[in-house]
Amino acid sequence: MIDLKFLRENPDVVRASQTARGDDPGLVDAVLAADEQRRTNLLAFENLRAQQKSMGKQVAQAKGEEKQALLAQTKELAAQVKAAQAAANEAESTSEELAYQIANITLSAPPGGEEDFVVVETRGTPRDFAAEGFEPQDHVDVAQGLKAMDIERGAKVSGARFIYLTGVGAQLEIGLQNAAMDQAVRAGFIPMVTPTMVRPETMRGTGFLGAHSDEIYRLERDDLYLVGTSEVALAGYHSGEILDLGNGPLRYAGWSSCYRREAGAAGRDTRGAIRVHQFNKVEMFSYCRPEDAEDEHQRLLGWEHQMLAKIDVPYRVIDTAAGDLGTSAARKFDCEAWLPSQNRYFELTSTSNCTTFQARRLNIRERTETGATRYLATLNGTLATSRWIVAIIENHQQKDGSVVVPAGLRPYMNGVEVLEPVG
RNA sequence: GGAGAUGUCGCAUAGUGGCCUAGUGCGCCGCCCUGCUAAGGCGGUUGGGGUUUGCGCCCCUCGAGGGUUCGAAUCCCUCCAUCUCCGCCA
Repeated sequence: MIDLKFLRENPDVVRASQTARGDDPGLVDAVLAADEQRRTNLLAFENLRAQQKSMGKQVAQAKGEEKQALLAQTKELAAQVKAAQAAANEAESTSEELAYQIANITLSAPPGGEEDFVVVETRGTPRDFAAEGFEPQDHVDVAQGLKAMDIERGAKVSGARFIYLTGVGAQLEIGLQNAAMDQAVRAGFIPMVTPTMVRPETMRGTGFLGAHSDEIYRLERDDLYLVGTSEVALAGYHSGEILDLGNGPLRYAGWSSCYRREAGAAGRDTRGAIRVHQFNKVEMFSYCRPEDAEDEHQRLLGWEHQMLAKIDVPYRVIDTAAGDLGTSAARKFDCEAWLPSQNRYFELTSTSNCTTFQARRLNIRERTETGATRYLATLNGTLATSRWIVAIIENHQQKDGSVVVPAGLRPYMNGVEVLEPVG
């Protein structure tokens, strides 16, 4: 939810943000007009209501004929109050509906769309497979040799884009997620296993029911949504609450399965485990003071670096362009790993600074020193997902079809150093 | 899934149609009293919106949303949550 007061005072800033995102800047004026109408209607209602209250007192004290006369008058007033209230309610929901369509104001994100990201840094260099004397296989072929994934049976049981992780694949998955959880706990995060189905208001509050709502599974019969990330459950966790951030940011590490319809991804990453409907993820989530949000964003990115170091793959960090930001994000950094079989980078982590946008929608505040309340900032960042296995397998594959387990993961793989092909 | 009970301003409670502008106790904050401490006294203490230079004033908020009524914490409906019992079941 956009800050309406900010919008009234700085409409140009919001228009510029809308334009940068490729959204309609005219929406700003529609919201302003609707808000003005809302205020007018509310004032009218409040005045009538005050009259009604004072007349009510007279009625209560009056007797006999005098009371009958007052009753007649006040009946008429009651009808007006009712009409005014209906008008006020309608204006409120209209203005809210419009205001909900405005995405968060971008925060020094690069201009442009999906292709206009800025590379912040690159870590590690892709292996020279030619020098090693072999062509890298893609992760599906390597995984099949290891019997680490069963893609055909995934499709048989659940359909396209569902896979089984089997044997060492399953172990790698659990080990990776454990490594991420361990790191998070050691960094002071509160570990959480969160619900994966949430109510509409929670899904709406986190900003996922906007433009990209067709990415989300909905259980119509129960009016619940399947989450695409535990961010949803972690943001909703403190909805409607006033938090104490006196001891610094409140940080949670959520582990959950995540579900995505991949509706807009027809034909993209159809092979293997890169883009599937269901995966697991450890997600960092932070509630912090607005003035601390940009620093916190860098800290989250730092923890992602720390975790990525454990799997020892080449990757780069990109600063996502405004047009490619999610509704709630003011700025987003993705870490993308090198994918040898396709000679490209693909996303492993994503950290977003949502400033006070989610907190407004979910009504999450903190108390200031003066005793007043104010909205706080929320941020999130990936610590590990099932997709990382693709990067591990492809980057650490050997000529003989085995895969070297990166040193950082061995403690979570019973010390195993190499995954050998299974005959 | 069935039956019943409950939901009040941090906590506990009072409140069955108008004097509720939601009382009281605890906790908390300020002040007073006081060698010190305890006890005591006075005032304040849900949150949001509007208005005013300011003091203040107005509206909304009794789990949420509707309805009845001139008037709702109170009556009715729907939803949500909690508890008890029954049924079913990893």
